[in-house]
Amino acid sequence: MPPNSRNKRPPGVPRWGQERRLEFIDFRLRWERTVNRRELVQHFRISTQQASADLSAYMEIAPQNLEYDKTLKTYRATAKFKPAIARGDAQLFLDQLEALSTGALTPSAALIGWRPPCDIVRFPVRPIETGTLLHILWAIRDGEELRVAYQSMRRPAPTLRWIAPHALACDGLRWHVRAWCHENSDFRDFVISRIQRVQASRKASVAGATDAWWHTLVDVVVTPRAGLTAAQRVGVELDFGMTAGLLKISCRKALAFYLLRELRLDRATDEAPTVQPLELANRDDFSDVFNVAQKSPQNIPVKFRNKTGASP
Amino acid sequence: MPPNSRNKRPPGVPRWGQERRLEFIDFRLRWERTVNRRELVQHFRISTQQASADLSAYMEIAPQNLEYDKTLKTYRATAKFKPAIARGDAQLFLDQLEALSTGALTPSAALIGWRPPCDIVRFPVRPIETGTLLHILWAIRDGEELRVAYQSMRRPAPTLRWIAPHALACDGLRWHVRAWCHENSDFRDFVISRIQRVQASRKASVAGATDAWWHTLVDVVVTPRAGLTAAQRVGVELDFGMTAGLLKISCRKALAFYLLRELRLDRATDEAPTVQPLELANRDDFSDVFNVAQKSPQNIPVKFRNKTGASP
DNA sequence: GTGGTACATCCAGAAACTAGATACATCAAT
DNA sequence: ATTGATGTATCTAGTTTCTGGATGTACCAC
Repeated sequence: MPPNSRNKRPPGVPRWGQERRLEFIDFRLRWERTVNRRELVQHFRISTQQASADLSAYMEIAPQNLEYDKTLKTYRATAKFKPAIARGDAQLFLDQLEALSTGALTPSAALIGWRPPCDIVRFPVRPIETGTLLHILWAIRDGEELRVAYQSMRRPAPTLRWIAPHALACDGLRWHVRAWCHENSDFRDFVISRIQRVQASRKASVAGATDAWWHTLVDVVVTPRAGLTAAQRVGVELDFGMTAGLLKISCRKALAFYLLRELRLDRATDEAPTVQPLELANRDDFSDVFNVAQKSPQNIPVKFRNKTGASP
Repeated sequence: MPPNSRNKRPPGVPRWGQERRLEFIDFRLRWERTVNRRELVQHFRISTQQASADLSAYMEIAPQNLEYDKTLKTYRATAKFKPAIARGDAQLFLDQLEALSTGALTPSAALIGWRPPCDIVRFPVRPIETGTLLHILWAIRDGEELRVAYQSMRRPAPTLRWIAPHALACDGLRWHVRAWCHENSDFRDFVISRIQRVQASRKASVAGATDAWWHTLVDVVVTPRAGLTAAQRVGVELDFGMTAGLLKISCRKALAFYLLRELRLDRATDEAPTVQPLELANRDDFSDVFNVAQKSPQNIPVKFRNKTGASP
């Protein structure tokens, strides 16, 4: 008869709600240099008393982080402010900013208060149907395969096929689902927004573990291109964080083509080195990748011309 | 002596914490079809009693949404589940997934429980210094200009200049700050990761409102390219959500070049229509955009050759 | 000065939450 | 078939958190 310890909550740790409020204070101090009691009251819909208490609690944790400015009637981060709840760098802030601009995140769920004028260039794509994504997720989780109507680029109307999804991937522009295709008897990527309907599902007959290209990692090695001035080389090396004039990016073989496309290394260029400053050092490692990309039904087929001119 | 009503919290609305927990239940039911009491206990560090109470509360709000499966020992979404707290579509889920993969979001802050195998191709860039971004944000908010050491692509070492930032922008690959440049006496974009240091600040002398290209909207009009088969045309039109064979994307003039670059319309192509299926219908509207992009110090200069062969 | 605002704090009471106990159903192992 | 483990619900008592109401202070604008 051990006392029923399953009902208890972990001791010592502050409550979840209070932790969120302290995090809020910390975040605002860091990014906006100020916090108000009023901001707490509005964001969390608590009373002013509670907000005062939270500010006191934060001051106990990190007394050197803030001071009350009686003139501005607000708390200000001091010069020696150090994030106390931490979590998050510039990228997190920008991600939240992006999510707020697109409406993916509501102001009540975000920590950002003041937002700078901001705009984001997005590749225009058909949006993904929520229902479609749900079916795909459940299929991956439960080991099912789906009968989908897929709008390929080759045909005017969608065609039906069975696919056995096992992973999601984003190529930088669109989200894909990696799946075994029963029509073609191979693993390939399907652009999720091109899936028009999910018609049926059944137990999957192919395991994702057998998708060799997905589980193989390859290195994409890029260097500054020949023909750049010394100064330009340095600029390129800094810009991409190269070491010794080389940048090695590890990448799933199944996704290598997308990475190369994003780097604009998917096709040979006849442009000046200043236009395309990068060069693929190990292009030979990717001949099969380019070959597959050419005939893949969901990619726009790519006519690849490499330096030696070998191309069908 | 009006009773002190400023201390009260808004009546009627549930507390913030409880709302978050109901949202959690709703989200999990929608995306994973199941919720456990245990998941609530672990995520919010509450007692099992409270978790039971929350599940009861959710059942009062949306009784037809869930039922307890005694065999699986879990709550399951019913067939007629309808999100009750709503907020969020497929894109939100994918955004959270991406944030989780990159570590921008911690599992304790996200609502996603089970994650599919997932990978994301990212353009390799130098990360942004948090301190740099902070200075830029504060400068925008407080109307200051900054003395920055900027690593341009043209020179091997960073150069100092005064800039007056007024907005942020993401071009799809990198984050920029839009600012008046005192060295060149014009508004232009600076890649934030290329800002090495912020040395000083002072009151800004140029207002962001005078940045004409930022505040001018232009339409980028794209069509399927000539040379595609009828079937391919349909595919392209569907893929980009075109209406009547046209897609009009409204865009700040200052960002138009990036959009065109993302669409790979920034340079004329000699490739087959299947490689680049899009065509810019109003290319003439962008001659000045391309001209500026050519000599902009922070972009890799672009040698633009348009259809009529006009190029310096 | 006077009034308004944003903060802090005290106290009593309400609401939320926890602790401990009991009960029930299911399943897996003995 | 019994037993134990697990996951759930619910009851009561007690604690913690939070609110409501009141009071006080500092600052600013008028």
